[in-house]
Amino acid sequence: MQMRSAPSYFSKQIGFHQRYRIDPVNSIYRKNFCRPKSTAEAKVLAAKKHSESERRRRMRINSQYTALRKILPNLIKMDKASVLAETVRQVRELKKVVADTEAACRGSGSECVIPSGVNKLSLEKCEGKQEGLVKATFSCEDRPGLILDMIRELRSGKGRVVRAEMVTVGGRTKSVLWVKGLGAGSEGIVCLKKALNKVIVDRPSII
Amino acid sequence: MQMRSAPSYFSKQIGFHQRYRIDPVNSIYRKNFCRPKSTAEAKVLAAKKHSESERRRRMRINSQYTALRKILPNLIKMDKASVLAETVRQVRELKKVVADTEAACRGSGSECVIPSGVNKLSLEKCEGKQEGLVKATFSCEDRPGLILDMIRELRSGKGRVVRAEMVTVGGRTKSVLWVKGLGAGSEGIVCLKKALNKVIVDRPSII
DNA sequence: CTTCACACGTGATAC
DNA sequence: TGTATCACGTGTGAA
Repeated sequence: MQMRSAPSYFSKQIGFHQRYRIDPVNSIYRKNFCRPKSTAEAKVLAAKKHSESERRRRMRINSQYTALRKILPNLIKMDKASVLAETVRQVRELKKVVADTEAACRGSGSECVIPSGVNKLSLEKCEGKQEGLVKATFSCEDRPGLILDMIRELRSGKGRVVRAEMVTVGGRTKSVLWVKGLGAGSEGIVCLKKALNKVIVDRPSII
Repeated sequence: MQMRSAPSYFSKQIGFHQRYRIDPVNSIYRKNFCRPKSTAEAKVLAAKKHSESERRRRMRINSQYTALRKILPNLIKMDKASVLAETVRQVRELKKVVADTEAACRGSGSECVIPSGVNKLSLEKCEGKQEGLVKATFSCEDRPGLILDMIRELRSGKGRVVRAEMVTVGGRTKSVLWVKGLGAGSEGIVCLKKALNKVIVDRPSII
């Protein structure tokens, strides 16, 4: 009849029997060592505790509803179901806006645009007169100490950063570093790649 | 002006009595003009309708919960309160992402050229829709720890850097920072200016 | 009077 | 064991 997550009905019956079955050992123990402060009294006490706990739970949930009502624009109906429905709608919309922006910026030719939603690292030799100039691009989760880690790793190698661009948006960071002095061979680049990979830690993206 | 069906109850017991008490006037009326399907019967019918309506409402709300559980990544706890709390958090974050994205895109023309030979610091409010976006530009001697000092000073204020460009040439550095969240007044900007000035002048060059 | 939305207390149940 | 969450039916006021 109803679509429930079905913790099965027959187990209800079992619960019932278990609750009222007689456990002789336990009964004797209680008679002798516990103050049988009338069962009724104990029950009403437990009930009171239970109902108060439930009230706290309701308050916790409801406070989140009021938070949602505050931060969501264009709320017409304020009842719970409508608030949740509108929340779902706006979350989907916001995600789409972010994704579209990222996509649009990616093809725009500008070097440092919007951080990617997934962790990335790429290195590229710059052609032309700039001998030994390498461009390193990476996106990752922002965190306190990210730049410090980056600096430490960069110092461990032999290149030097002559230019840098960073964009941080919503906890994601994209950086572009131009590095000189890595040497002629590929050894320096491999080293730099390893170093930067250490900086990027794998955390799940929000988007 | 409307007819209240009953004054408020003082306890469940009263409610129970109220259900089965006899109201002579009402009884006579019903006997004569209504189908005399006993009051009790009518009430149990109404109760059933009520409870089913309530179940539909619960289902409506719960279906939105399952929707939220699906579209929200990084959900650790799945209970209602946690889902709502995480929803609030992520909605706030997404809104910030969208706002910062616009700010970062605005500053995506390359601003950073060659560091000046003398120490400089200038702050500038960005016009347009980007309320509270401030561009900070400064040149100074490069040194080990410059960025660390900068980060420390930036953390002491309340703004957040959404975009940064740095160029280092021959021991001189030029940086451009786009900062959001400084507040409406000039207080935040003054604070930022003081902080960055410390970075520029405080430390004597190591070399 | 009906409908709707909400809060409440309670029993079942999961850990 | 106690301590959570959850669904349920009900009382109640507002539209």
